[in-house]
Amino acid sequence: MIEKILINKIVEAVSLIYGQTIDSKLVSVQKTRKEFTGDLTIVVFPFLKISKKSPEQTANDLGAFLTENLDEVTGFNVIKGFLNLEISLKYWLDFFNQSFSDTTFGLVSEKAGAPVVVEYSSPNTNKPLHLGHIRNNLLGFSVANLINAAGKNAIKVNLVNDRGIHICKSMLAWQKWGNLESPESSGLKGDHLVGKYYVMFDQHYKAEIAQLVLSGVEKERAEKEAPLIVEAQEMLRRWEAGDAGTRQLWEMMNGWVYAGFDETYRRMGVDFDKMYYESQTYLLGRQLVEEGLAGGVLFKKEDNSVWCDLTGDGLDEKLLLRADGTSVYMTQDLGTAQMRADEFHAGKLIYVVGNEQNYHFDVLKLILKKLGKPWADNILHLSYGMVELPQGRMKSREGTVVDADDLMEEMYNTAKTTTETLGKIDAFDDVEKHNLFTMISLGALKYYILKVDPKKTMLFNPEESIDFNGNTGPFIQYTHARIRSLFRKAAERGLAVSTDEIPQLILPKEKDLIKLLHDFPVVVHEAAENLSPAQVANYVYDLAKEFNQFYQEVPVLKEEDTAMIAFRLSLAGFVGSVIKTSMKLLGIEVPEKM
RNA sequence: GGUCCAGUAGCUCAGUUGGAUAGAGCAGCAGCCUUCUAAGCUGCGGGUCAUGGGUUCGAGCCCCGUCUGGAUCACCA
Repeated sequence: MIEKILINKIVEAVSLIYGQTIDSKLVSVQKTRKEFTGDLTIVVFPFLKISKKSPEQTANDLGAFLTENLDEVTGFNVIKGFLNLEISLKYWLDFFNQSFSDTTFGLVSEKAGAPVVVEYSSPNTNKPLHLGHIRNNLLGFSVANLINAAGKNAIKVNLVNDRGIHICKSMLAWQKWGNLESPESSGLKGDHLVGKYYVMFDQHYKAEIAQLVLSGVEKERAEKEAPLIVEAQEMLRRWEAGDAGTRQLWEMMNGWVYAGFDETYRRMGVDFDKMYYESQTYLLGRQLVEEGLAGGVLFKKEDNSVWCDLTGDGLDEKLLLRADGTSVYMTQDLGTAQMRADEFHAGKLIYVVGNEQNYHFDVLKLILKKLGKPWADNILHLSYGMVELPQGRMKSREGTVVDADDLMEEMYNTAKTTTETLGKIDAFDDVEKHNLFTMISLGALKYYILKVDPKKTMLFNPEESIDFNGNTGPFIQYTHARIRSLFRKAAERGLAVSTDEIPQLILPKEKDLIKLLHDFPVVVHEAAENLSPAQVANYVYDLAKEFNQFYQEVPVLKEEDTAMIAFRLSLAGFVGSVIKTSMKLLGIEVPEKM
């Protein structure tokens, strides 16, 4: 890695020339900006106090030293305090030769260290997945890929919220008004069917409240006493008591939902190594609470409810067990965290959860610390921003929720129309066409969402998301297809990729590409470190754009010199391979032809 | 009200240990296909980096204040 070599040499140079040892962190190596000559630039301002010379003089001293003592540095120029270094062509070409045919370039294959548990998706079983879940799923899946790529073992887990009052609402509504409707009888996807009854419950419930308010009952009281909600609560009690009929209904309806979720996950291309169900974990955590109580970390109020006092940390008191002994969300999360720490001996526990739950995770970590869990610091909340629509937040009440299945279907149709209009794949059979439309539509959707920094609130503009030009997934897929096309043509003409004869001189565009490819391993590493697929997305876009410029102005197969053809072909192949790897990390497939 | 997060071109976004004249895409305008896939490429216009101070040789980035927007502060999850 040339950057490391330069940093070490600069430290050495400062020591030899100015007689002082400096921290290598003072040395910043960055890419030389396009308008100047050189490949890499070192900023010398930090050394001025030591050199006691002008920026220009200092830069000249160091530049001369590097040129003298490093084969990789063939020349330099100085502008103000910036030392622009020219790196030898040999260095770039050696790198190229070593890596161009390596299809795992940028990936760390040997696993090291403790595994990393990534929880994502975490749906409720009372309604279908929507746009917000899509961001969650894509982020979780891609982050797990990045962690694997960086040499750690990622374990993908999903904690399904399959119990609680909200589930009972759908169950009750189905019981009352469902007429035994099933996915089979209605043709509705299971999760959508159950979601329909959840909405239905809400409508009837609201009507009841309105009725009560009309008859003179206060609104607050009406909300608590409406027959439907009382009945739902009663159902939850029966569920917790293990009532056979209730459990049977619950299992049947959840089964419908799971079948629906499975289909959505499969279509989206995400998966899990392990599923957890809240119905099995909601009782966990009580033992931790007991221990905390015994250890004096938690306290009990007169009504027997158990709390954690966080006022010393600037937060409030947090309830952990209700007066009747039942547990809350936090109690369960304490338990599942312990379980995962034990089960996987995880080095990190990552939770992909929206930033609306920041407070929850602050509290979770704090309580675990108070309970004396040293691994509490391993908990990492990947707190991603909300997805908004042009008209603002999604609101189920106003029917502006974008359904995941509908969205993927619309994208598919758009991809189909656009592709057919362009008319490049008339020779494809139906299966090939279907695969391509799927690839393009998902590529567009996934890239659109993943290119934005996870932490930021993002805007989902339906019109923009189906645009396949510019900074989009299909643009990158297209670039890959172009490269593959070059290879097909080359094969037809009997041309081979070979680097037996590496040119002594390459074009600036070619060098730009090689330099960009050289960055890839660092990009993957940093993206994994920052849990940010967006960094890979932005990189691969730059790479595709750079390649298209090269493709436009430099002949590959039309070149006369056969050695040059071979070189350019292998360069294109390298780019294609890195595009494919990058996209794979994002969970996006790339086509051979489009 | 307390806490936290955000504010960069008309719109969507990059800009990650502070470095040179702040970059892309979309939208607009003007060009490039009998020649390797035009889902592409080239050019033009477009900025008080919300705002006022501060630290620094140097600030979109760090610190403080203000304004605007959002999230959260449940015996919901």
